[in-house]
Amino acid sequence: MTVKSEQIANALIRDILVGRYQAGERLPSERDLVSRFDANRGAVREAMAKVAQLGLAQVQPGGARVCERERASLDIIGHLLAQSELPDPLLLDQILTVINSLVSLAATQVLEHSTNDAISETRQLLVPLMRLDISDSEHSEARFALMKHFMQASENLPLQLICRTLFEQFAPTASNALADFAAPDKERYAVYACRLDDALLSKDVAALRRCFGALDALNRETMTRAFMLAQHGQEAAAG
Amino acid sequence: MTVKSEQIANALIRDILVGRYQAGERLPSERDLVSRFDANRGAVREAMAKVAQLGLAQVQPGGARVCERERASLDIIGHLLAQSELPDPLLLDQILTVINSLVSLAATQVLEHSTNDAISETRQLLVPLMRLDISDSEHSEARFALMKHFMQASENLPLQLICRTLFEQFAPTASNALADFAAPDKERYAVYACRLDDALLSKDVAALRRCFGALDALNRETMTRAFMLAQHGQEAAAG
DNA sequence: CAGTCCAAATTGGTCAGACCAAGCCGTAGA
DNA sequence: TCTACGGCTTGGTCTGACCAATTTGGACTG
Repeated sequence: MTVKSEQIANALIRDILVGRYQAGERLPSERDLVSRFDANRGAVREAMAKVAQLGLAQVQPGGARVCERERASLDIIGHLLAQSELPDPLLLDQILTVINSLVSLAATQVLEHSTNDAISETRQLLVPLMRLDISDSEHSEARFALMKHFMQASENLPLQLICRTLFEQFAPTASNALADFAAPDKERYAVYACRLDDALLSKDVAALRRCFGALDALNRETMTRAFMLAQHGQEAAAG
Repeated sequence: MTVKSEQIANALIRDILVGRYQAGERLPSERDLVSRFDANRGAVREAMAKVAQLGLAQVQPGGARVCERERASLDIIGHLLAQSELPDPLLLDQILTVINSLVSLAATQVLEHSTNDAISETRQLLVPLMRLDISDSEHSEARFALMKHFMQASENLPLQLICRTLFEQFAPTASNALADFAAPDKERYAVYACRLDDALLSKDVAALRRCFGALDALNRETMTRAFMLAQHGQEAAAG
């Protein structure tokens, strides 16, 4: 079993995110939580500190108050996705959009500042994506490797932090709930990989961005399809 | 005087960010920190928990180890900016780029999904930016209001969280160290505001994105100029 | 001498009970 | 009715202790 203060924190986070405690409402006092969770006040305090640092509550002498979800930290995304067995498809779609936009930004910066050697190194990563005879898992690995490469090469720390944070929260959901149903359309990916290759070769920033726009749509389609399949699977298992 | 656990946390964060503790190194034990900061172990633990949640350290039974900066939370940006009297200009530039890219994404989504009414409401926010006779502070307020509007209208939670987090960490630096030197080129802003207005009116996504690209460059120029002026002022004060 | 294994010391995680100062609330007084 | 006061609750800190996991160093073995 994991750490107790973490259990308490997760329970509180869940309660807040699920709406059991509305924004502006007062959270139970530390001493109340002590009895509810049968824990020591130190553990409860650490849990409260965690909740507070997530931006979900504001703790002051006199009591802790719940904050609006919009004022929270980016780290709540993972908790939101894990709230139910199947993640919120709208949220997934939004995450994909943001990630893609940021990777596109990174790629643009790489294209504008990199040497030819660095660019040809990047193009190497596109090779596996042009093939149609690799497995689904190899395909996603190749996509992730490409993303990671752009992020690192961008040398933009905020960009790296955001993407890694988003991705780390998105990944567990994707691999647990949806991995079995995510079948990438390798042919279309191959087409876009070729276009990306051309854009890199000719240093055409506009083409690069268009390509990422298309990839965004494709990624989201793939995810949507995987979600619907997973949902049907779940309903079949339940019914 | 602020909370003690927070003081300890900030001191530790600063030490890590400044490189006093290298990545992979072991942090002092909680009991050592107790004597160093003349505090209770509970307070030290809360500080360590905060550092750990920032992703700057990984704490396990046996000891806490420092993590690489790239694996940290987005919330370290504020600490990085506040590290010295004048913020790192490269980091500022990167932050501006990311924010602009995200606002551009938000605006794109708004343009694609909004009704005509909502768009004309957006256009109202452009009016003050087309004027040349408003004060610098009113000008920045108008820019921020526009940004905020796009973010809210996008209804994309991750996007909102990222932008708010970035902005809240960027704002104090901007208003403390640079505000006195930030003189926006209102004429150019007015030109871009007009173009943005046209793009919104004609629902031209490509023009919208071009416009945000130009605004990004302008924002960064403004910030760079403010930074150099602030630097000169600081040197003059010192010498 | 090198490698392995075990036990003691160290470290984080938790617990119990206590005190203080700052906010909260109900009541008494104007 | 409104205000001011006092008690109560609440968070922040402290002391001291125990447990379990890890680390570490030395003893033992090849």
